[in-house]
Amino acid sequence: MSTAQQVPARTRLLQAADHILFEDGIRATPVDEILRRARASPATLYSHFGSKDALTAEALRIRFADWRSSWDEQVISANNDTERLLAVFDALAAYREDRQHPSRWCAFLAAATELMPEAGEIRDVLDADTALLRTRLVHLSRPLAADRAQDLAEGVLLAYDGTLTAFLRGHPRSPIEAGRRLALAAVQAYTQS
Amino acid sequence: MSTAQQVPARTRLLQAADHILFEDGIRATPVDEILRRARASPATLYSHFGSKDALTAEALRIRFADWRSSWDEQVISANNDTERLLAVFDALAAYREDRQHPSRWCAFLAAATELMPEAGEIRDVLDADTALLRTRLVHLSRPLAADRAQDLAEGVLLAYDGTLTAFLRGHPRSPIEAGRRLALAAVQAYTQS
DNA sequence: GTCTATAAGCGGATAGAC
DNA sequence: GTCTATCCGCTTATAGAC
Repeated sequence: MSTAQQVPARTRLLQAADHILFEDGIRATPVDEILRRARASPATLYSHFGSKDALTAEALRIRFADWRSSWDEQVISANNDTERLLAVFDALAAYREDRQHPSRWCAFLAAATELMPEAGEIRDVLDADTALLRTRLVHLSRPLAADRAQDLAEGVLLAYDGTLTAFLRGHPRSPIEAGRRLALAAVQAYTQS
Repeated sequence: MSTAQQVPARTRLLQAADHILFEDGIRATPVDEILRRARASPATLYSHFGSKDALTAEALRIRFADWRSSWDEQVISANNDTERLLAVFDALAAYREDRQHPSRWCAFLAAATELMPEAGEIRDVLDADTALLRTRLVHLSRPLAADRAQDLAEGVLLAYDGTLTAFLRGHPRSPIEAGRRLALAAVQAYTQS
């Protein structure tokens, strides 16, 4: 059937971790479950990564890169300033459609609340995510609300975070659409008059 | 100095649990830390509550009742329809000022993501919180946007959840003010025109 | 009788040895 | 890859203080 390693163990571990940790809970998921899914042994995991935390951090870094690309694409294919700003919601929809990265709500925020890292590589990914959102939303807000771009960006970020949290809460039923509508209201408030 | 129990052990345990669990993390906090802070013994905790989960659930129920009262007060003291709808943000500010219930972001949402309860008394508190928010926001939206009250309420809920999540993310700096502004934008979008 | 202090059982999870 | 050591967290048991 398959020789030694069609897919290297390191990759299998990362995929398994990504799949389980952010869907079932980081602390709730024992290493054994990741090992079983990856069909790998503890030795392999610990020689490649050193710890469950380090594996988690690497999985988060991959997510971050993929999420950024997904957002890139949606911004590029948007065709006016408002759509470019709201593209973050389309990116979220596309990212969640993609069954490669399932998650209950948001891997980065889940790591923040479950692990509460004050420093270290996990904290770094969270900060990178926040920094990306902040700078990019401000940048995309500028054409719409020059001097109030900061405020508009903050509004869109809150709408985005509210959308993610809605998945956790289970309400409203269509979080992304609701979030997009809310962000659009912010655009209107900061552009007209 | 102090006789037997100035404050009963059961109360001390609940206060300690409330103080630590939602500030430092539910799963991250060992029972021993609650016991130390409450200056209680394991036997006392387990005779009163039966488990860490049951203690957590009771602490959440108390939070829920206090949060609801806080919101009640702010709605009552508001003096027009818009202020009544946005009172949820004033309630949040007041609740967080009150040092009695410290929390990193939101006790209910933290329980949701850390414990992922599919059923049971913890799930019930989370659902009660969501139901309270949903029904009350719809009710308060009706005077402002009769037929679109549902949509407006959804927007305010997302702004509220975004505000809570902003505490977790550490951005923006003043989440409550930003959330209030965003909710106001939703009000404007659903009332004018 | 209620509570505290101490300690031990027990399962589970991480980590490392072979 | 199997197996094992170690640790940690929840829970229960014991003994004693007020």
